[in-house]
Amino acid sequence: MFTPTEENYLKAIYKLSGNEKEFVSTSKLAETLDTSAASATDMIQRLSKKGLVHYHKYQGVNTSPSGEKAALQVIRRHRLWEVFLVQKLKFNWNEVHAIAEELEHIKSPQLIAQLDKFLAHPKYDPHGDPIPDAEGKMAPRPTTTLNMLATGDLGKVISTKDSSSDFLLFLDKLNISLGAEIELLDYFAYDGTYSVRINHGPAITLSGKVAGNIFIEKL
Amino acid sequence: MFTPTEENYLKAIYKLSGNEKEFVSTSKLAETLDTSAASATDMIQRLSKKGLVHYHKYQGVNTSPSGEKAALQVIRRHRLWEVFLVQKLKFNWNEVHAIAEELEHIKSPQLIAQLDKFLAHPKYDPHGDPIPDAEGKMAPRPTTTLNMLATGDLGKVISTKDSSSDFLLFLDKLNISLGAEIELLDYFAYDGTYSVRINHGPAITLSGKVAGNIFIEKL
DNA sequence: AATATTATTTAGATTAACCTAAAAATAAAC
DNA sequence: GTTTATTTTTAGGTTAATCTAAATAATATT
Ligand SMILES: [Mn+2]
Ligand SMILES: [Mn+2]
Ligand SMILES: [Mn+2]
Ligand SMILES: [Mn+2]
Repeated sequence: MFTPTEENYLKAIYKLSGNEKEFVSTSKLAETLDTSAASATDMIQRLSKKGLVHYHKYQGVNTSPSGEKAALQVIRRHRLWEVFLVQKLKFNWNEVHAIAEELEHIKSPQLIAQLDKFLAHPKYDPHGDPIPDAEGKMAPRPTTTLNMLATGDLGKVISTKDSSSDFLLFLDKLNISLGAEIELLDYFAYDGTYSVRINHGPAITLSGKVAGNIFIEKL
Repeated sequence: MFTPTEENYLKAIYKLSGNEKEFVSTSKLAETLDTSAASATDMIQRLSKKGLVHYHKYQGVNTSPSGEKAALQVIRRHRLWEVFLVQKLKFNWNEVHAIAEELEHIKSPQLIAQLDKFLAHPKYDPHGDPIPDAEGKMAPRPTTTLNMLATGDLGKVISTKDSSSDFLLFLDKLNISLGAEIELLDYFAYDGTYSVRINHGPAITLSGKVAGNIFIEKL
């Protein structure tokens, strides 16, 4: 149906477009996919001709219904493989993205159906991101990040906004994993840092950048 | 390192070349890979320039040491994935080849190392073919097929020579799986058929073609 | 409002992987 | 040992995906 490159573009456009289905700029897309703006324009026009995206010259792109459907299938495959890699092959959560980036392009529907069954129909991937079902439906992504809590609030880590290897390794060092409870003790407006306690441990300091990349469910 | 297409060619050349490292003709290779002779020539010349094959114009190709090494890695990945698909995802042995044909091109060494561990370091794939180890060493392929037995001999099925989906499904119908014991009762020179008993069941008739595609260990 | 800067698109080229049709080499038949 | 048939290679072309450099449109600055 689609080439791996087309799938990567559709997925990137879908993700960058967000819940509001905003138009995505060529440069943002090119940067995300680590390619030139000229290449991005080229592929956007190709996808547009196939009816997979809405494109307005110089304005941006977003996915059409058929493009969104395709993107969700790729995301489903990607996240199922991530679960497999972590739960079955014992990879750390920071190691799985690059491998899943390749596995996601194997399109056998039976393969994905059997994998889903083998993994007992997981609803979330190792980074807390929801896994679309076979029809493309999935739980909504959370909206509250740690830095949005008020002083004294207690929250539970439910997913990571940034899922770069570096950030995940850093979270490992801080002993922050999915399900960890974090209590926001204090906020220092001076440098934008937060004082928190992780799993009721001692008080530590987190930067605003880190706090903004941890999705929290308020308890 | 290599593109999926290069890997497919190297694997096909290696396999067609056999134990005797015979030279493989362009037409045989093209037929195996379901492509045109012109395309095969094109790729052969490309692989030759990279030192992966020995090529003599109009005579044929076989793998060089570096090409053989690469081919064995692809075969290792292919067969490990086949084991995964059958043992873990519960595919039938006739369904796994096409999927493994894609999975084999994912080159993460850690992925294969972890998969191998997860599968408890299997030595044979679901068709009885030996799995090369990380260094490329593997058990020799068997040489005795069912039609080579003498009347009255008892043998055990250890692998299939043909691993096409059709043939494997046919074996399922006959209740012939790896490990099955087959007793050769009689041979009819008139039409080249064999009378056999499978797992000490009733006498049935097999064609010479079928008998020639079942590798046997004489008991 | 005119100018400068930045973003985006187009133009033109390259590479891998394919194809068909024609040419050349090898093998088979007479 | 010619002639014929088959196999293989070459020639020339296509498509997907990329690039750099140039042109154009949109945005920002004075
Ligand atoms: Mn990908
Ligand atoms: Mn993920
Ligand atoms: Mn393959
Ligand atoms: Mn096999």
